[in-house]
Amino acid sequence: MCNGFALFFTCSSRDDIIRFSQSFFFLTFFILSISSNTLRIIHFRSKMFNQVTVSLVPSHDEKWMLFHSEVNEMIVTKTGRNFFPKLEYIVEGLDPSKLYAMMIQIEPVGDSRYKFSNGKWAVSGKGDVHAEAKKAWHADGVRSGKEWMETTVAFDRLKISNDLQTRNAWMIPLHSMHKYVPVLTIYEAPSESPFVANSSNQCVASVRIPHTEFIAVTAYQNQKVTELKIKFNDYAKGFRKEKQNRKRRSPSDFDYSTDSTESTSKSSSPQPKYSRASSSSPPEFDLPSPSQPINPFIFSLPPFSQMVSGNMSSLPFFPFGMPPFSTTPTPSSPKSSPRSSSSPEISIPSDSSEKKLTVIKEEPEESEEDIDVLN
DNA sequence: TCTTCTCACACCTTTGAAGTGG
DNA sequence: ACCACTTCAAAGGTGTGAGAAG
Repeated sequence: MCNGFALFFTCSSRDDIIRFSQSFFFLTFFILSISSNTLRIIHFRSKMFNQVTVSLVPSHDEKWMLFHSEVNEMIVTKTGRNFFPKLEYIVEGLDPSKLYAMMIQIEPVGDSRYKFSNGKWAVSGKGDVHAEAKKAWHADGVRSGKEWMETTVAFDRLKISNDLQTRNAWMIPLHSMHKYVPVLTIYEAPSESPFVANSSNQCVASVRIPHTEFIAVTAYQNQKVTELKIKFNDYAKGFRKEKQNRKRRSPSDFDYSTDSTESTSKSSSPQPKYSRASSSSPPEFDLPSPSQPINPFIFSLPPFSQMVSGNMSSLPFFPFGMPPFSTTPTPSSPKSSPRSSSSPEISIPSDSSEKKLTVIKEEPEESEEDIDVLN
C-alpha cells in the first residue's frame, strides 16, 4: 500500500549512503518548495522525469483551509455522511495517452484519541486500533490521462460512517474522536477496466494534503466549525442566522391547524453542473481487490507534522540542478467549479497558511484484501 | 456526573417527471 | 410530434437537541 512517505533505498555501500544523502536533500528541497495552492508530486523514473501535480479545486481548497484553521470536524453516522468541504481534485501532468485509475483512502493521523475540552482539541489517550484504510476507487474506473485532466476528480459518493462493519463500497468506516486525512492515489493501468492493482500497475502518485485533516465526530464539538458548516453548506441554510427563529418543537408543540409557515417555498431551478469526473457518475464498476504487493517500502519517513517545523524561508540548497517550482499560487483552473453566486465570501485567517506536503511515491505496496464488493 | 452516540425533526437543495406553450 | 421551459413532489442532505448508553 502506498502508505505515507517512502523512498526506495537500500543501504549496503558507501555509494548507497551518498545516494541516500542526495535523496534526503532532494526530499527536503521539494517539501519546502510547495506552492501555496498546489501540491506537487515529483515522481522519478529511471529514465524519465514526470511531474504530476495534484491540487484541490480552488473554491473547495479555500474552504478546507478555513476549516483547518479551526481544526476541521466531520460528522460520522451509521448511514454515512458526505464530506464538506468536498474532496475534488485537479490533476495535471499525467501522460495523456496512458491509462490511470484513482483511489482514495482516509488514513488515520497518529494513533491518538482526541477530546474537545476548554474550547480546543487535545489528545485524550491512545486511539482505537484501526483496520487498514478502506480503498474507494473512483467510479469512472480506468480513463486516459487526458480524460482525467480534462475534468476535476470528485469523490461525491464517498461517505464516512462510524459503522465499522459497513460493506457499502462508498462508505468509509472511521472511529469517532480520531484524526484522519484523505489520501488520493493515482495508478497507471495497463489496460481498460476492470482495474486490478498488481505488479503491472504503477502507483504514479499518492497525495495527502495536510489541511484536509479532520477529526471524525458524531456531533460537532467546536461551535466555530458548526458555524462555518452552516455558513458554507447550502444544505444547512436553514440554520443560518437570519433564519434562526426556528425552534425545535416537542410533539406537544405541534399545531396542525396553523402549521403553514414557509414550507411552501421551493427552490429555484436546479443549477447546471459543470463537467467533472464525479464519483457519482454511472455506471458503477466492480473492482477486485489488489492482488499482489507491487514493491515494499524500504524506508519510511515520519508524519508531516513532525517533519515540517515551520520555517519555509530557509530553503536548503539543492545540489542536483533540480528545476525550480513555482511558489506562486496556481491560477484558478478553468475546469474549477464556478462559485455559486450565493456563496458567502471566504476570508482565511492569516495564520492559517498551511504548508503542504509533497509525497514521493515509488512502487507501492498493495495488500491482498481490501475493497468491499461494490453494491 | 460526564462524555459520546442515536434518532426524529425542521428546513433546505437537488432531481426528475409531468405539465404547458410555441 | 418535437422542443424548451416551468412547476411540483419526492428524495436526500444539513445541523439540532433531547434522551439513551456507557
